[in-house]
Amino acid sequence: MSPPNAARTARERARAELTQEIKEEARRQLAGVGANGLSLRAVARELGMVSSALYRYFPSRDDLLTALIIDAYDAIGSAAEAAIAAAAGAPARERWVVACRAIRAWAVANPHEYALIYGSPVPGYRAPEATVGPASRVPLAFSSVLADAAANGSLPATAAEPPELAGPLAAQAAALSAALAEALPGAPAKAAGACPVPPDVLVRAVIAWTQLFGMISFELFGQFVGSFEPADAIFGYAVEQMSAFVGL
Amino acid sequence: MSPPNAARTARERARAELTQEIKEEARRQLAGVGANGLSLRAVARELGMVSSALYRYFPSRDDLLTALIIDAYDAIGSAAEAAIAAAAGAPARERWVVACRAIRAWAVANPHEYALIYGSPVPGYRAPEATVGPASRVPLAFSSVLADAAANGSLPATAAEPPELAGPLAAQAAALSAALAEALPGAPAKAAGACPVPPDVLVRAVIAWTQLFGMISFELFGQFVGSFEPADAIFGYAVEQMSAFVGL
DNA sequence: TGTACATCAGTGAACGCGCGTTCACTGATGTAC
DNA sequence: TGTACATCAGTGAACGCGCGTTCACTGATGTAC
Repeated sequence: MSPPNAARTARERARAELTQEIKEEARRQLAGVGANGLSLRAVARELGMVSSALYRYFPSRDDLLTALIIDAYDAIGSAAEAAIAAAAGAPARERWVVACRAIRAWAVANPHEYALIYGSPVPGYRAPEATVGPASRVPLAFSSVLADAAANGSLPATAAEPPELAGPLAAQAAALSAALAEALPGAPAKAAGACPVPPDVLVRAVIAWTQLFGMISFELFGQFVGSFEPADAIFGYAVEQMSAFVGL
Repeated sequence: MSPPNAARTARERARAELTQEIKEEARRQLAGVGANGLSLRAVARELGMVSSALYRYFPSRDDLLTALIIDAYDAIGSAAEAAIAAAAGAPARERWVVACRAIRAWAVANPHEYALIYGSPVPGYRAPEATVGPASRVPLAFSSVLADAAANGSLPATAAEPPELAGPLAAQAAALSAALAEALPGAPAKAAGACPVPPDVLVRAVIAWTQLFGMISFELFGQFVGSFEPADAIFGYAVEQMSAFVGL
C-alpha cells in the first residue's frame, strides 16, 4: 500500500511513525479510562503535542477509536492465523486447540484491547464497514481448520447424537456454509456450490466459538474471582472438551 | 428491612419512591451513554431536580452505579430462580434449559443492564463487596439444579468420555464443590462434608455457563450480524446441546 | 544545482459545553413534651 | 391537642476541571522548472 522504503519522503516516514505513536499512546490510555474515556487531548498531552495537531492524523476521536478497533481485530486474528499456520500438518483438532490458546494468550496480554472489541459496545459509536473484514479473521481462521478437516474426511460424516438442524437454524447454517465456500482461500478452485463445512458442524463450531469467548470474557472481566482463578486449567480442559464436541 | 407500610412516614415513602425514580432514570440513560457516561447532573435534570439534590440519595456517582449493578444482578438472578421454581418437579434438564432461556430473555429485554454487569468493566470503578452476593445468584441457581439432579441420582455417576480432572483444576473444582455443599439451601441438613455436585459435573457446568453468556454477549454486542440473526434458533439448539454436555 | 511555489505539520487561542462535588441556605416534615 | 425544637429535602451559586473541535498562523519539507 505504501511505496517501498527508498521512495518514501521524510514527511511520509514521519507521518507513518507519528500515526503509530498516537495509536500506541491511545492504547496505553485505554487501560486507564476505557474506550469511552479515551481523550484526544490527553493523548496529545502525553505525546508533547498540542491537541489540535492530532487532527492532522485522525479527523476525529471516533476515527482514532476505529483505528484501534481495527488494529485489535487484526492482532487477535493474526494471532489465531499464525498459530494455525505454525501447526500446519498437525491434526485438525490440534490446530483448533492451538488457535484457541493463541486467542486467549492474546486476550490475557491485551485485556483492554480485548474489551474494546468483545466487551460492551461504546455507546454512540457505530462501527464502520471497515471493521467487518478484520472482525471476521478469527471466525474465518476457525472455519479454515474445519474446511480442511472436512476435505480430509476427518469429520464425522454426520453427527451421531445431536438432533438434526431444523427450521431457521438449518437455513442460517446452510447460508453460512455456502458463504464460506466462497470466502475461504482455495475454495474458488473447487466447483462452485461446494460445501466445505457441513452445516451441523458449523453450528457446533459456533457454539464452541461462543464458549471460547465467553470463558475469556469471564476470566478477564472478573466473573471467576474466588473460584477458577487462575483459569489456565479450566481453560485447557474446556478447549479439549469443546473441540471434541465440534467433532474434531 | 423497612417497617411495614402503615408505620412509614410520608418522608420515608417519598424517599423510597424518589430513590427508585432516580435509579429508573439512570437505567434509562445507560442506554444512551453507557456506564462511563452516566451523569448525575443529567439524571437530576431529567427528574426536574437540581443536581446537588441527588446527593441526599446517593453519596456519589459510583454509589449510584453500584446500586444499578446490584439491581441488575438481582434481576437476572431472580429471573433464573423464578424460571427454575416454575418448573419445579420437571426433570433437571428441563429446569436447566428454562433457566438458560429466562436469562437470555432478561438480557435481550435489558441489554444495557446486561452490558453493565457482563460487559467490559467500568474503568476506575471497583465493584464493592456488596455486589458479590447478587452476582452469585445465577451460578447458585444453576448449581441447585445440579445438586437436585445429583441427589436424585439422575446424573451419570462418572462421565464416560471426558478425561479425569487433574492437577489444579481438580483442586479448584473440589473446593468449589465443597463450598456449594454449604451454600446451597438444604445442604445444612445433610452431613457436613457432603458433596452435592461431583467436581467433574461442576466443571462441565462451568463450561456450559460460559457458553451461555458468551452466546448472549455475541448476540447483544453484534458479533452475529449477518450470520445467526435472529439468534433464537441457534440459542435454542445450543442450550439443548450444552445441557446434554453437562450430563443432564 | 538552484530557485519559486505549493503542500503540509504543528501552534496557540478560542468556542461552547458538561461534569462531580461542596456549601450555606430555606422551608417542609417529624418528634417529644 | 398544641407548641418548640430537630431533622431532613431540595435550592442555587460556585469551585475547578476536562473535553472535542475550529481557525488563522508560522515555519519546515517537497516539487517543478
